[in-house]
Amino acid sequence: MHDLNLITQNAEKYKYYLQIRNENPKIIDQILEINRKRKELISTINNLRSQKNSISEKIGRKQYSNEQEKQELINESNKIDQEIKNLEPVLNEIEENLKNILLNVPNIVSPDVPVGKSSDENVVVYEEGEKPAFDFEPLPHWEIAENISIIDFERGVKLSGSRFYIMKGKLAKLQRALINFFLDFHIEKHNYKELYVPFIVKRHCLEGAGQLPKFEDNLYKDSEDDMWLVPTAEVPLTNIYRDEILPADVLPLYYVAYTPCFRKEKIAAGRDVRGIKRGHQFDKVELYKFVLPENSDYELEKLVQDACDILRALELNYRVVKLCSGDLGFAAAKTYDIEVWAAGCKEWLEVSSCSNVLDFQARRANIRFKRTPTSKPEFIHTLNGSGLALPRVVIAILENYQQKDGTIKIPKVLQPYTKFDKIEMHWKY
RNA sequence: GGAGAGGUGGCCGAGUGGUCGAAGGCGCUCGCCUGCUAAGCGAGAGUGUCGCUUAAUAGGCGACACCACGGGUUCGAAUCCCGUCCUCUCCGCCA
Repeated sequence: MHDLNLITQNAEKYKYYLQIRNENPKIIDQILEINRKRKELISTINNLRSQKNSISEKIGRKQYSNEQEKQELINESNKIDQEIKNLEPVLNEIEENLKNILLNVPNIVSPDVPVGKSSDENVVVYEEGEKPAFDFEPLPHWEIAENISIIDFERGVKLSGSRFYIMKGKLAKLQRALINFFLDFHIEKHNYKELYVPFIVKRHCLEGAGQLPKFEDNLYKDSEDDMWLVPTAEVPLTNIYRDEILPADVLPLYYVAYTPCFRKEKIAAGRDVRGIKRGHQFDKVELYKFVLPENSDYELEKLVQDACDILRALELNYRVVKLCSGDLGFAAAKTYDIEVWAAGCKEWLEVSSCSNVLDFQARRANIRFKRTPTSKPEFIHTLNGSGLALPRVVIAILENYQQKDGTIKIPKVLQPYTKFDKIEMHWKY
C-alpha cells in the first residue's frame, strides 16, 4: 500500500514503476482523480459537522433565551444533519473504491533493480560451490525415490489429489532434521528469535502481507469462519506487530519460524508436476526482519547471506539471482532468489526468495516505530526470505548426494540431526 | 457449546447524556534542584484525516474523527439500545 500524498507528488515515478513491472500505469491517474474528489467531500462534510457541533454546544451551554429559540436551533441542526447523511454514503463509497484500487497497486521498485520484462532478464549475481562429479548418470529425485521406495506418490494422490505425496522413513526424518538444523542454525549463528505461529489466519493478515485481494486464487480457505491457510510464514510474521508502534531501540528484530505452506498453484498449473518440486503443501523455515528504513538495503544483503550459509554448510552448489523489475513479486521492491543446483533434473531450483519490502507491508498492516519517545511515528521496513524451503533442499540432497548403488549420503552437518549417514532401500508396505 | 463479567490513552484506572480527547497514578520527555544516583519540584506529551501557513511528507494554526468494531436513539453519546469480535471466570467436551 502506498502513501496517497507520495503518489500525488510523484505520479510520474509511480507510473514508471508500474510500467517496468508490466502493469498498467493508467491506474495512477484514476487514483489522483478519486483522491481529489475525496478531499473535496471531506472538507464539505467537516464544515457541516463543525456547524452542527457548535449548535449542540450552544444548546448544552443553554445559550438561548426561550424554548422557541431552542427549537429553532434543533431544527437547524436537523437540517444540517440531513445534508451530512446524504453525503456520507458517497464519501464511504469513494474511500472504499480508493482503498480497493490502492490495495492492488504493487510496491515501488528499488533503483538498483535491473529493468526487464521477464525472468529471462534476471541477473546472476554470483555462484558458489562445485557441481558434484558423478561416474554414472545421476537420476532425477522422482526416480531415486521410486527405486529405493522413499516417496509414495500414488497414495499421496489417493489421499488429497495431484501434487500431494507421502514421504517415508528416513526421507521423512531427513526433512524433519533439516527443519531443526535450519532453525538452530539461524538461532545460534545469526541471532534470529524462533517463533511458533498459527498456520491459519484471518483475512486481514493476508491483506497486510499483500496476498489479498490480488492473489485469492492461490489460497486455501474456510469461508465459513474467514480462516485462511498460510501460503508462507511471512503472513503471520508480518502481522505480529500490526497496529503497533515499536520503540526504535528494539530494532532490528530478527525472527525465524517454521510452518507448512499451502498454495493452490493455479498460476503454475502444469508446471513442475513431476516429483516434489511444487506441491500444494510444503514446509519452509522463514526469516523475517523488522528494521529501520535506512538499514533495510543492508539488511537484505545480510539476509541473503544468512540463507546462503545454510547451503554452504550443506555443501551444495548454489547461485544468487537478482530479479529484474518484470519478475518482482507484488510486495517486493527488490528480490534475490537463491537457487540450488539439482544434478538429477539438471535444473537450478529456487530454494529461497529474499525481499526488501520497504514500508509496503508496514503501511498495509500499520506497523510503525518511534525514533525517540517524543518523535512522530514512522512506518517500519520489513524483509522476508526463506531460510530455506524444504522440499527443494531435499531434492538437492537426494540428487547431489546420490551414490552409484542407489543410496543417498547424508551431508555431515546433518548427521547429528538424522542420526544416520545414508538412506537406503526402504520397505514397500 | 452453556452461564456470568468485561473491553477507556504506553500501562493501571475513574468516568452512566452536554464545556470529556477524557480525572488520578505509574511510566515517558524537557527543565530545576541536591557531590552522583534515588527522591523532590515545575512544565509537557495520544493517533489519524482535511484545510490554511511553509521550500518542507520540519514546525505552527484551525476543523473533523477516534474511549474494541459496526450500526441505532438524541440537538448532543465513552456514557443509552442492537449486532459482531475479543478477553476473563465457572460449567461441559476434548489432544
